[in-house]
Amino acid sequence: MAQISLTFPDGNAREYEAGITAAAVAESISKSLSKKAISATVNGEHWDLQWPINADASIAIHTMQDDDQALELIRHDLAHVMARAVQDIWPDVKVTIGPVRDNGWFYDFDRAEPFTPEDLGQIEAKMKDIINARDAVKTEVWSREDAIKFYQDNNEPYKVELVERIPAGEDIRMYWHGDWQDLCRGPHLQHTGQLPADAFKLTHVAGAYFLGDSDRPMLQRIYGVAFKNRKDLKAWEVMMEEAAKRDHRKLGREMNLFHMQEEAPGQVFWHPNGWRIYTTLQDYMRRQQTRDGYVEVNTPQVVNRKLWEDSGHWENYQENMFIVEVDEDHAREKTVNALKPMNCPCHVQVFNQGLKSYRDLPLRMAEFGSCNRYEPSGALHGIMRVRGFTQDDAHIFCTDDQIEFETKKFIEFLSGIYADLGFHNWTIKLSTRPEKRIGSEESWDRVEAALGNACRAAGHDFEIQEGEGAFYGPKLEFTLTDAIGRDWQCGTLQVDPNLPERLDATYIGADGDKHRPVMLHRAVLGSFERFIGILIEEHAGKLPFWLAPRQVVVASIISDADPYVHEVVAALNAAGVRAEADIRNEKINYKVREHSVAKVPVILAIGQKEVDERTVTLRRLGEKQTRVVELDQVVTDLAAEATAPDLR
RNA sequence: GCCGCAGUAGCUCAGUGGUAGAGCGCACCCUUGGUAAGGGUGAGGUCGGGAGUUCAAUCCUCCCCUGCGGCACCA
Repeated sequence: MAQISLTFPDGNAREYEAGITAAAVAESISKSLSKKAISATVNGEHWDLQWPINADASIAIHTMQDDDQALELIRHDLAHVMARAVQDIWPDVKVTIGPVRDNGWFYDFDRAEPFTPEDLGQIEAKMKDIINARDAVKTEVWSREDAIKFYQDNNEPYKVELVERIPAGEDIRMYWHGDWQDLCRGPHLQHTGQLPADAFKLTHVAGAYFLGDSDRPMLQRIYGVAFKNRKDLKAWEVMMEEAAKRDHRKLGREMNLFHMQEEAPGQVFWHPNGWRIYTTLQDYMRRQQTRDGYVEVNTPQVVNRKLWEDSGHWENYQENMFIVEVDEDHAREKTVNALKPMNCPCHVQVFNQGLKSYRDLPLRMAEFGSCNRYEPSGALHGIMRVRGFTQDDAHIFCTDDQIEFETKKFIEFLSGIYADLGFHNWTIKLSTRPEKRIGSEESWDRVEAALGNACRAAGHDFEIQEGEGAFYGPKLEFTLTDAIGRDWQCGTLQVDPNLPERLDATYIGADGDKHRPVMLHRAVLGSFERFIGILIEEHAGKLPFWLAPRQVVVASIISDADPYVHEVVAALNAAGVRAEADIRNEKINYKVREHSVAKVPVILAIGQKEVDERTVTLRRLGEKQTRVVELDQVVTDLAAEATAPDLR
């Protein structure tokens, strides 16, 4: 037998016989390590303890101390244990795939009857039995023919298809957890007893298409979460409760911001409180745009299909547009219009009015563009995914040579806005040429380089998403991370030479000839509706003072204080602070609780003492302590705080 | 759009084959109280919409709408 040399993390190397398993290596080090071992890393690859090592390599043996590997294995093995439990209980159920995902895993099953919540409890109990049985995990590499035959014989048609899809040259690995068999890449634990029986939970059942293909029948997906120990599972549960508390649909109702109703699905009825957030944000964005050299326009909602045919949207998105047919007098056919699903074709119409010179470029044309899209019913979600929304949209008409500078300028613009709005943690992704595309390789090379250079020049790293660009040009996506770690793609910049071509936009160059401009579609917030949803969830409803719809409540303690309460409110209002009086016949405890629940950032309490001394007692949301402040002082301070960040 | 679940007072929810209940909120009265719910009285419902079964439907069946959790989609 040939000898191989394995190098350990501490730099020491030892000789072994070729073909030794990682488990045997662990055993050679110590009995206790061999018991505790869960997997290995061999030449950077996560390695099953049962797999042989045939050549010189670096090796590290993992135990449950190694979080990354431990969580991966726990979740992955639990996916198999769950599938086994399901087939133990219902032998007719067909298994498909079950990958690790997020904080757990899912597994898709084909079963005629739906799984119920009671079923989940039963499956969990069975899983615990399997864990307690400490069943050994075994693996073998099989030939494609044997694997296909095996699954055909066992009436597992999905597995047959999965085996057929494994690329040539890749091992086809069969795994057993006890007697139960599954196709799997591995690696896995040594035995089911290494799984934590008290740190996992089946969370919910949902439909899912096999391999994500909506043309195929729907399977039933069971989701689970798992951690190393019970404490981490509890922490996850607390985190889920926290996320539920931040839900913008719940807070929107509690703070009286907006509502939705079935006569207008996917559209928002903004209440005074919510609309105050909206207009405050829009006013801020308008000031920013104006400062950054944009001109603002406004374009029609109902536009004849001809324009959408010319732009190409009719062909691709007809199904997703609201169609408005009008029966004009004596017309043989109805006139067919569509509510605009986007603003760009209309912006080109504005651009096309009058001759444009190269001296007009770059032309930055902005619109708070109200759009309507007939989104699939299942896609709707609160105010985050709606059918009627307003984009902070703009199109920059420019020459090829101006793309890089305009992109850099835009990134700096966006960066300042995100900072003002309290988002400091965001990333850029650059999506490059897809397989199906138009335009020359040279022009793709040039534009992709321009976007990359612009990011660097603006001082930002970016990640490349290979092949994810539009068919006509590359794009940048700006994704921000919120207070509880969720990512939201908001900003975008998309290079588009196609639409100016289709809609025949031209400018006269320095050479006196007509030229084609390029359009940069760009947005910072995305849509006001969605962004406000994100803001609500980011702050758990406790919006920064300048954005808070209700900023101050001045609450009386005794009714003799009422005149002074009104005076305080008037002084604050005059200084640009949104303040209101609460002189109801209620105790101060009651008022404090009510306004705290409603997330009013500042409560000013007024009793006899304040009236006599011309002060207020100020209490901030979430703080227990109060402090007494002179009236003039509180007006000055709160007025400063109420000023938008760009005006301070 | 697909799979599953749900829809009862403004909100959160209980309930029944014989046309409904709680808490909070709301209105009125008492209370003038010093920082997260003072007390009393009262109003408020086509039980999501339509059809069917039944002597009788909020309850059972079917269809539709809307919402929720995913999947698919997101110009």
